[in-house]
Amino acid sequence: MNASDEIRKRIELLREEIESHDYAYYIKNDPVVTDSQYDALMQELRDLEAAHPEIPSENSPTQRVGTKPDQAFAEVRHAQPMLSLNNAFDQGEAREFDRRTRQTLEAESIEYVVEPKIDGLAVSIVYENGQLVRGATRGDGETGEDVTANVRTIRSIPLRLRMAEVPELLEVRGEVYMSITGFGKLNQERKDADEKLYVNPRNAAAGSLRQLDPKITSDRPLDAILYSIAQIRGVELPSSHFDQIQWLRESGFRTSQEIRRVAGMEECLRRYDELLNQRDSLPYEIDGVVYKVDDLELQNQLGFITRAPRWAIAHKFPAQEEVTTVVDIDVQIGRTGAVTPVARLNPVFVGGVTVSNATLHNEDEIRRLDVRVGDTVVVRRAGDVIPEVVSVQLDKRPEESHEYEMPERCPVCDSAIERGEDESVARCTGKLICASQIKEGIWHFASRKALNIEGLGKVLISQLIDRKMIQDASDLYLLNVEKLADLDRMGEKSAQNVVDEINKSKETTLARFLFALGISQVGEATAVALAKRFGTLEKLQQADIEKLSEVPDVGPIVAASINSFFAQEKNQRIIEQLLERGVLLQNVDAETAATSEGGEFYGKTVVLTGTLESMARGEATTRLRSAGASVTSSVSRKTDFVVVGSDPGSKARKAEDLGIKVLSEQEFLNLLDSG
DNA sequence: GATCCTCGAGTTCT
DNA sequence: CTCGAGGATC
Repeated sequence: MNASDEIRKRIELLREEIESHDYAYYIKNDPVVTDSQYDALMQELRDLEAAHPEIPSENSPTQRVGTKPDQAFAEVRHAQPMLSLNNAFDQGEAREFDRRTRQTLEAESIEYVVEPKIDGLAVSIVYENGQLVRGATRGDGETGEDVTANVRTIRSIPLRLRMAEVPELLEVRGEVYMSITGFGKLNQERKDADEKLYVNPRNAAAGSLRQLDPKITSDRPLDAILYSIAQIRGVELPSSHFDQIQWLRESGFRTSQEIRRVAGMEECLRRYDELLNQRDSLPYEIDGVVYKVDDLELQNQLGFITRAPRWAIAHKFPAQEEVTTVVDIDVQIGRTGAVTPVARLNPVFVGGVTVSNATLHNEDEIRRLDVRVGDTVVVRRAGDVIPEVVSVQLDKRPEESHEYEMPERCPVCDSAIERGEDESVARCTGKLICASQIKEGIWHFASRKALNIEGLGKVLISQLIDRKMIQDASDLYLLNVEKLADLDRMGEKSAQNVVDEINKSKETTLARFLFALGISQVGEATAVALAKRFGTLEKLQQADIEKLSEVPDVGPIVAASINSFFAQEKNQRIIEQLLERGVLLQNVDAETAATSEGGEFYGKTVVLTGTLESMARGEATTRLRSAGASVTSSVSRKTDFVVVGSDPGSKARKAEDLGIKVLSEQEFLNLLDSG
């Protein structure tokens, strides 16, 4: 044996020893050597590798931090799509999932695997012949980003597989996350360095994994827990999910300590309660618990609905609630005069964002909660999005509080505020003079589904009204660059853009125009129906209540509202001016034109949910309508198709419950094209 | 008259 | 997305 062979052997020995120490330290949490002993081994290996560059060192423990990639992350197409999970928000929904599953499988009881749902980022890691070759983010599920260099820096992810039988190909999936203590330390460092703080561990983990420089990622306290095997070649795997996780653990991967195999849904729910109670003592954040059918053969039988497996469900923890105080209660006046009370809160961090406002909807809601200025309240984000006040902590109420009273006069225009007998909303009666109603009305006029004037936002409209540069929507068409450039935060360039956009909006459809006018009770759908029925503005204006009621979905109340709108002199004048100043209506809308019969969507009712990759929701709606479909917003028995994009809402499950045909984006596009 | 289905309107934060 | 309410249907 020559010297070089001896060095090779020594290097290999050192690598294996370091790998086994890494395993003991990062995965078992049971180090067998001291830090300084470990450092000594590492130093010796580094020295030897440096002295013998001819010996390949790829995937050596010294090579966790590679070099910076020259450019942003490349796209990676997943061999198997990375699915999302359907959610259950309460026990009833979880039991319903179990019932469906048992029904499909014709089984009395099902074995499930229960595991915590870590709030991190899903990743895919690929090993070829035992060597880590790629790490990728989930992305949209089909295509993710190549983050190999950064994944390599995570110490609990092995660079080489240490097992007796090495598979030719192995793709594992799991969650990359930042521990709560790691997150705390990182933010402390950032605070000391005067850098921007991360708002939560999830964002910190995402930010760290998407660093262009792996050196930075390497310093971040990232960790990973693996929870599934997506592909394997060359090794026979056990036939249950739980046993596969055991196999992963034995193969040197970090898996969840909390994972359990249980019999039946009631056991799942018991485990859910346990984890909910332990939630705050776990080292990482979890937002729920996942139930998976254990037997892989049964999983196969169950299959998938578009982007989610039918054999698993995420049972979410209740929305996080936080306590804060009510600084004030204001009211907002909407375009219809609706008076909406809003609680101004001491900013509070809840469910991942800082919340400082929460709507109180209406007077009844305030009475129900009995919210008062100065109160201590519990706040949460309903459906994880819109903040709401859940309850008031009466024991913390200051002594001198008094019940909230709705203002009797509009804070903007001082007109009386009135509330109809059986109505839940109160309204400002200053329809013609209220600056807030006028501003909101113009904003509606310019909004995307109306005349779509980009760049004409609330701030700009507010200035235009306050400076009396415009009185109503028709005056927009008298604006020019010189006038606009005078305003705050407006240069010549942006002024020109706004003018261009305003000019562009002149050419529009009758349906959009009707919607833009803001006739009470006439929204997008009714506007389309009216345009279709009457064809021209003149005919619509001349129609009496009886004629109007012939339109589908228009009854006496809506008809009266339309009739009275056109009867008002002010509205007549605005319409006249709009037309004089260049607004041009295509009388037969592309959106409403009847189309070739016989396409797949002709005469069908379609609902869209989630985000489509290939087109905006509005475009999908237009294309469906021109294919003769009616596009609605809620799923019912009358719905024919539900098109499911990524991150779908509750509609996807409702469709499944009602047994309605669900289309993936691809299926949807195919059907559109074939029509 | 009850029930189901849709539409309209309003809302938060990044 | 959710609530409330108007319209359609039985």
